[in-house]
This record gives sequence, structure tokens and C-alpha cells, in this order.
Amino acid sequence: MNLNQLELLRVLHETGLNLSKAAEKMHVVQSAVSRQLHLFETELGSPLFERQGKKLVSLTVLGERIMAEVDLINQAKRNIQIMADDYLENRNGELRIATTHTQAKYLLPEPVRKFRSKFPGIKIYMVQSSPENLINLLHQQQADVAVCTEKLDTDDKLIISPCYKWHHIAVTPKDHPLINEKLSLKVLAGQPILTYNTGFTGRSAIEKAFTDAGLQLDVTLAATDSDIIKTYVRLGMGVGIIAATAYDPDIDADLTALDLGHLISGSVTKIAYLKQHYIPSYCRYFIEELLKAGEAISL
Amino acid sequence: MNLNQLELLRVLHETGLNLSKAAEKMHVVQSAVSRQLHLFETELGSPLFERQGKKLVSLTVLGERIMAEVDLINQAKRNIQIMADDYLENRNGELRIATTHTQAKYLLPEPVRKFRSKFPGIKIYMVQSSPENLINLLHQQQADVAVCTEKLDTDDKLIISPCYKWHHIAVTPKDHPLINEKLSLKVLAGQPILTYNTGFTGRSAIEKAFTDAGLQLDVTLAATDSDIIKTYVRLGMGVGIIAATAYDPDIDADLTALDLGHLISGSVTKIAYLKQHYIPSYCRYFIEELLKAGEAISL
DNA sequence: TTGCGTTACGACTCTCGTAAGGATG
DNA sequence: CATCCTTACGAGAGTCGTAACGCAA
Repeated sequence: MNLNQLELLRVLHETGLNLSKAAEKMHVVQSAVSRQLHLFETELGSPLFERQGKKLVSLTVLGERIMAEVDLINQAKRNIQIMADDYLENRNGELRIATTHTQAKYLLPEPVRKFRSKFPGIKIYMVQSSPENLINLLHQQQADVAVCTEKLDTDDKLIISPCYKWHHIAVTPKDHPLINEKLSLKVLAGQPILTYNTGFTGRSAIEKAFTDAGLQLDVTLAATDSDIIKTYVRLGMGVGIIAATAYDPDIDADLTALDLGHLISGSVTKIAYLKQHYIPSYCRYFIEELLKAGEAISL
Repeated sequence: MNLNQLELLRVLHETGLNLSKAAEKMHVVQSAVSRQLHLFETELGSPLFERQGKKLVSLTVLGERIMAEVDLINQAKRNIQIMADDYLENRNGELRIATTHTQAKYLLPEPVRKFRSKFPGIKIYMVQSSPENLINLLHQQQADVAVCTEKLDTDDKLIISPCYKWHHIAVTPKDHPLINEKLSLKVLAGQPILTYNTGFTGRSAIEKAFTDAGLQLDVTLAATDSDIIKTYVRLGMGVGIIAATAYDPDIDADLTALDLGHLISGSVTKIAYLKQHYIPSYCRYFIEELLKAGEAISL
């Protein structure tokens, strides 16, 4: 048994049990991985994969069990390397932030700017995706931290810190009739609504507010992106419901913002990272800056 | 980085950072381990050990951190091997039971006999030690299961299962005057007592009963071993307090047993093993037999 | 001197890449 | 016939053991 063989198992798992692709990922020829896999299986005495002819089709029971331990080992190995780099103050690492459009645009800019000036050598990757997928990215170790509002509740493999509280607002064109009415869920339910896609930026809180009131929401247009929503609000397509932070009094001077804090329960944006993952010091710094930024916004 | 280097770190840790002894344990010459250690430190870029001259004296901060990950890896590696062996029904393993004299004598014989007849190929090691040390043996991976009453409470690295409940009895020679008195803690406190050593076989429960009643226990003789205690009771040295299971009506016909269940709170004997440790099927079988045996005694 | 660690060098083992070949759809 | 996996063989990298040396109690 050696670390390369265990790494191979991980890569095989990732590539859908395709030896050729695994070989490519590991920068060796295909015959090498074939051999190593056989050597390992021979050493253990049992096959780790079910085969159809020569192709690998699935893990055996033993394979499943062993894969869990292999993941532990690969994780720990990674941690050792990151720890050593961190200790050397090797500032050639990378910071991979998985987040949604809204956070990337309104929360992250300042923390990222600060981070950049403090750690100019670190490459920053910003992965934008759906909240659901952000968690997968963490688990698949394709991201170091995830920042989002939805879907980050109970996951015992993650450490989750609340970052800031916010609520939704309604935005309308300046001349919209709604401005003169007393705002209520019922009034809103009568309007065509433009808001976030399901699973994004507090959409669940919006849904919940209306469902609890026995009302049906008429979502004309859903987008992941506050700017898209505002654009279509400007076109007169209806009332936008967006995060309060996404309204800029200067840029959005042509729109009226109506507070919905009393109608729709607030949302909490959280920061998450893998428990078993060693967090290098620069990454810690970023998380702390994020928390500070969140605190400032919450006030 | 390779698995042998990580294994070396573990062995170094165990041998008190002595390269020569580590080399011996790993069945290679000393120069080989010296080289491997240097290669590894060079690869990481920082030393893992503080040195005085050429001798290793302690772990560096980085070394400490990395050692934790190394332990994880070595544990997982071990698990993989055990899993594979277990899957092959390779019945050449070993079962290392850490326990105290009392359990070894009164609880274990039947489960061990059953185990032996079902798995004749498995070597059984019975390590007898103090309850405190039993836990160390588990943590140091020198035992697979520990069976005892004391000191097994809160340890989040262990899985602890209650096995059976029991209580203490007092034993006296047949002609002892105490037999005719109504038994109470106060009466006992007036007698010279023979019982278990501190930290053994429910001694803590005995202490607690007397302390709670504001009484002082006069322990004339303490032993780890019920038989020793009975021997000295026979010599008229005082009243013995032993586990109820340690009294055999036939063998101990010359002694009177007086139930103390109403005076001293019962004790629970538990089975413990490492959470992170893979338990092979034969070991599971043994644990289940133990639990069954415990249930039978509890009734 | 003995114990412990380091360094140099040749022998050996292990693993890789090349290349040829078999199976499968 | 294209894809995927296996097997044979020679070249090269890596590791070990021997052995000689440095240092301290």
C-alpha cells in the first residue's frame, strides 16, 4: 500500500471509475494505473471494484468501506502539506471562494480587496454557483469557503458561522401605484413579482412568508441576479423583491425601495468550511474579514 | 511524502524520538530512517523536531500539528488492512482484551471460551492492568477492547457500552458477630474493612457511600483481587467488601455473604473500544457475547 | 569507548513508459 | 474501429544496506 495507490482510488472515484481518465489526471500512462490498481487489490486479497469484462462498474462492499478510510487519508495528507506551506508563510497558495452572485457583488468586494493587499501572492478563485452546489463544492474539496444564505443549516461535516442578517425589500419604478398603498403581503400577492430563483438569496424566506399567510406568489420572472431583476423592474414587468443590500440609492435612484423587514422574515448569510480541513492562516484572515464586514452591514 | 515516512513519525513518537530504536522497530538500518526523516523534513521545508546537537529532543509546533494528521493516517491505514483481512475471513488476527482481574475471572471466561471455539485461529491476548491504564492501552492501540467498571465515563474517542450491573456484598467468616447485627454503613464503618484498591472494581462507589453518610472507611487491606481479599477475610482480618459475582456459594461455603445493594450504589461494568478503530467481525462477535453474558449476570 | 546520528556509494527493487495485444460495443 | 483495459519488457528513479565518519557522555 502506498499513498499513490490511495490517491488513485480517490481519482478513480472522481472520474467515474475510468482508468484512462484517472491516468490522465494523475499524469501517468494508463497502463501504470491499471498495474497499481491490480497490485493494490492483490495485496489486499480482494477486488475493490465490480467489473463487467474489464471495465470497472462499481465499488465492492469492501471497496466502499475502504474508500471512506482512503478519503480520510487523502484529506490528512493534504492537511499536512497545507500546514507545512502555511508554516513557511508560503504565500503562493490559493483561496477558493464559493458563493452566489449576490454575495459576490455586495458582501465580498471589500474583504477580497483587503485580502488581496495583505496577501498579494495568493491566487483568488471565485466560484459562482447555486447554494446547493456550493456545499458540494466544499465536500468535493473544490472550494475552501462557501458564503451563502440558503441550504447551509445542518451538516455535521461543516463549520458554519453566521456572518450577517439582512432582509428583503421591494423595488418598483418611481411612478408605480404601489408606492401610495399600504404595503402588505396581500397587496404584493396581487402583483406580478420578480425575484430570485428558488434556492437563491432568501427565496425560501419569501416563499414561507406568503405560504404562511395562505397567499400564492405570482413570480413572473426569477433570476439569480439582483441586477437582472432590477433591469426588468425598470421595464415595468412588475415588483422586484431583492435583498436590501442590493439596492444602491445612487445607482438605483430611478427605483423606489420599500422595506419588507416586517413582512418577510430576515435571512442570515453564513460562512461555511469543512471541519476536517486545515484552514491556513491567510484563509482564516479572510474569514475574519468577512465576519467583520458582515457585522458592519448588519448594524 | 510516503506511508513509510508517516509510519516512521509514529514509531519515533513511540520510541521517545530515538532514531536507532525506531529503525529497529521498523526492521531497517538506522541510516535509512535518518535519511527518510531528512528527506521528509526537506520536502515539507521545515524541521519537525527540535534538535540538541544531532539528537531529537521534541516536536516543533509544526511537528505537533502534523503528528495529529499522521495519527489519523496511520489509523486509517491500519483500518484498511484489518477490513481487507476481515473481508477475506482471514482468521489469523488477534484479539487483545484489556481488563481487570475481577472481570477476567468472573465475567470473561465463558465469552472467551465461546470465542475460542468459534475462532480457533485468532490469538487471544489478555492484558491485565489498572482501569486507568486500560484506557491508555486502548489509546495506544495496544488493546482492542477494554472491560472494566471504573474510569470509563466520558471519553469522546471511545465507544462505551454498559455490559452489566452489579453491586457489592460483604463477606465474613461464618462465626463473625456482624452476622447477627442489622447491617448498616455505620456498623461497617466500625469494622476493619478489606476491599479493592482505589480505582478498582467499584471502589469509588464504596467510598462515595461512606463519604455521603459522613462516615470514614477503615480499610485495613486493599487488593486488586477478590481472592486475595477473601483469603485475608478467612484469616479473620476483618470484613471483606467485594463484588457479588466474586462470591461462589460452593467454594466460599465457609464465608457468609451479606448483600450491600441497599447500602452501596450499584456499579456498571462497561465495554469500551476506540471509535476510530475498525472492529473486525470476530471482535464484534466477542463484544456481543460479552454483552449477552453481562445481561445474563445482571438478571 | 559506547551510543547516537550523518553522509557516501554501490546494489537492488520498484515503478514507469513504450509497445503490443485482447475484449467489447 | 474506437475505446478501454491488460501484459511484457527495458530504462530510470528511489531506497536500502554497508561502511566510514562526527560528536557527545
